[in-house]
Amino acid sequence: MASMPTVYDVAAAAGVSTATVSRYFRDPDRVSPSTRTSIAEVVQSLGYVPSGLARGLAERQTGSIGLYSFGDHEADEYVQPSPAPGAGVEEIDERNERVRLFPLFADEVLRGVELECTIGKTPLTVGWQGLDGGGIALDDLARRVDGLILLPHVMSRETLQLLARTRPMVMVSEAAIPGLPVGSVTVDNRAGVGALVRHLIVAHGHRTFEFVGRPTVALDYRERRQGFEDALTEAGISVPEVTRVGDSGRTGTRDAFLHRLRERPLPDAFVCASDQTALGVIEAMQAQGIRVPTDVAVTGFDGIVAGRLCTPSLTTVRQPMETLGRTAVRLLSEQMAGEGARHLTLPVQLAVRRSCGC
Amino acid sequence: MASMPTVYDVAAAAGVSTATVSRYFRDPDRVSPSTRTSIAEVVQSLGYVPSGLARGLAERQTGSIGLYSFGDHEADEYVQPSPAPGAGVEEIDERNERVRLFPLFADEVLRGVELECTIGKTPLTVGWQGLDGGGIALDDLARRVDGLILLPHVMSRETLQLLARTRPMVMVSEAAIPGLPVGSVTVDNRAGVGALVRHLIVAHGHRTFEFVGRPTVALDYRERRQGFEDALTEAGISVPEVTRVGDSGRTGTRDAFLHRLRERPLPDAFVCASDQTALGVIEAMQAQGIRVPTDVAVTGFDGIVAGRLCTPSLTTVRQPMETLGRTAVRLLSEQMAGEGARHLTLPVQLAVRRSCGC
DNA sequence: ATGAAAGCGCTAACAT
DNA sequence: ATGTTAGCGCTTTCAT
Repeated sequence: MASMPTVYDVAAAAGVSTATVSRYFRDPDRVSPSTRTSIAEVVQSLGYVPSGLARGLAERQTGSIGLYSFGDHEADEYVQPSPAPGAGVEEIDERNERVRLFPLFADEVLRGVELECTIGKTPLTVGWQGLDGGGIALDDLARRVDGLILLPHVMSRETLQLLARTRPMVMVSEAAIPGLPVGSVTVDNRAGVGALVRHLIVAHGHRTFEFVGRPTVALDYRERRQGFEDALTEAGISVPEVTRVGDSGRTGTRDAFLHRLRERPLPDAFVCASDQTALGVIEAMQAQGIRVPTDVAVTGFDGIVAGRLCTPSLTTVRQPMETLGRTAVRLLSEQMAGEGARHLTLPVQLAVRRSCGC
Repeated sequence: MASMPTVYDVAAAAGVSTATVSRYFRDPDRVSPSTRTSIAEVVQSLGYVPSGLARGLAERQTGSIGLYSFGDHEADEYVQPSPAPGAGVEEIDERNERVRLFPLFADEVLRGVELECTIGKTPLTVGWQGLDGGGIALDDLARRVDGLILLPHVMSRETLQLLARTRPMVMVSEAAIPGLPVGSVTVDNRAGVGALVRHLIVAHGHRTFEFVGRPTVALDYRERRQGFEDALTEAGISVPEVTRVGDSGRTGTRDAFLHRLRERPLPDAFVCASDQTALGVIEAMQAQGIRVPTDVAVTGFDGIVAGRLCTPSLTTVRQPMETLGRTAVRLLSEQMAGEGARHLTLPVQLAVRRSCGC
């Protein structure tokens, strides 16, 4: 690359000062038509593009907002099947492929963020935290942007506190942190699971349930489990132990679940904390010859696309993921405009498909 | 927001020089343990985060790469259905919903780019060009990054030329531009359509075909059409006129197509230039009571998710979209490392589903 | 309408 | 191990 020309180069070549070149880009009307054209020529011939870095430094802002997401894509199940190079055009039958886990929650939220950024003409800087310590650090992203949207993450409260002091932030699907001026958008997890459980009871007459998930301190897990317990209690059904599963997505779930299957008889329904967990559960049972939903119902939570592509399709609670993203951007804009941090809870929908027996 | 503390503030409070503070962040080992802790304390209490802008300016690079994409999301069909706030948990039946156009080509490519960025620990700055002149300008994105990946766009050759002089760029699904040091990744469009047409001939015995698309100068359109014509010629079938459709995605296609339906009898098969076009065609025909694939076969090109969710599911040529994105990042990295611009063509797969009659 | 010059916050020689 | 200081490329008063 030819080393980048600067304002000085342009100014010199055009026989004007750097101030005039700067004006040419920021407010052309303040430059006389004749100098305007001569600067334009120089810009073309030099291939000059103003440095966003220097501009931002002088303006004291980057002009970009940040999204901190997670990159959970090592496993095959996240990767799009791709043909080997060289051969002709291979014919494939997707019914024999494993359902790919894309797009997931984070991808749909990103979509919403993207939408608002397009409208607001704001470039978005995305940083992904890898599972294994890969990806970039939150700080690294934070210093590049004027405001941050955080997807649920394991991150220290100190880091959060440090960053929240100097820049607007909005969390998606995380509980508001008392004392920190950080906005948040969540969904009504409890109501969602409640509606789901009532559907299983009322429409299918189920009486025995098991909640399956990876116990964490995360808001969504806690609330969904609470919704499960409340709904059962309300129906006069006793609350069973949680069936714990591993954390590495579908595979981990499947292995942990095979163990569970050997221990106790099946309930009427497995209510899973997420769609990904439910997909693992279904896979584990199909591997054992147990039929879903004939032998047992299985439900999820989230509304990811894979839940529609799998067999049987997954009855679940659908979050307005895209709206979560859009709302996060709006709340962030408010905060960047000096308004206070707000906390919003969005409604969910019950998506009745096959895995519940419907 | 408390106005941001700077290195000077930290240095002063810790009783050291700014150079030491800088070293503390960039190479802690070069700072003695005792000063290290005292700096750490000051950083915490001040809430100091280094400015990426100033750092980048001094280092002469942003440390981020850019993706210029398109934001084609005004229409309903791109938006995730979302519940009205306030009500309880609404129950939905997705079979009555229109298939949402997400994720599309650009989203899958983004996914691939994302994957490589996570591995490379590189933040990604994305800019979207809106359809109606919304979104951000390519220049705006360009000045913020060290290298650019371009999705297919309408953009002036001058802009491209200007930018390509000073920074590495890679185009996805666009023809290499002679004389410009811009890398590119494409897929084998001709082979893909060829395989598709042969499938229709061999497996289904079809003899009359029509190519449906929006004629443009874009590489993908030209190559796909060429593949269509070559395959027919090879089979001794005469090549018909192209059926032209509008440009606004599914809706535009449908309207243009209704017009077509009134004019001539149906062929055995409509070979569409893209999945989105095919979805519009199917919708138009279903609106007329024409059955797919019973009355006529319809095929697409791309392999977007909506093609699997629609009824009948869409027989199509699947591009390795994620791999396109990953490859683009790799080529860009090469160029940023000083290597030359390369041009790669990736293979495609034939995804046989229902809409061809299988 | 244009110019001169002082920052913006950090890094990286070069010194000590 | 730490400090001094000259940039990095742009914006923006304040003059003219």
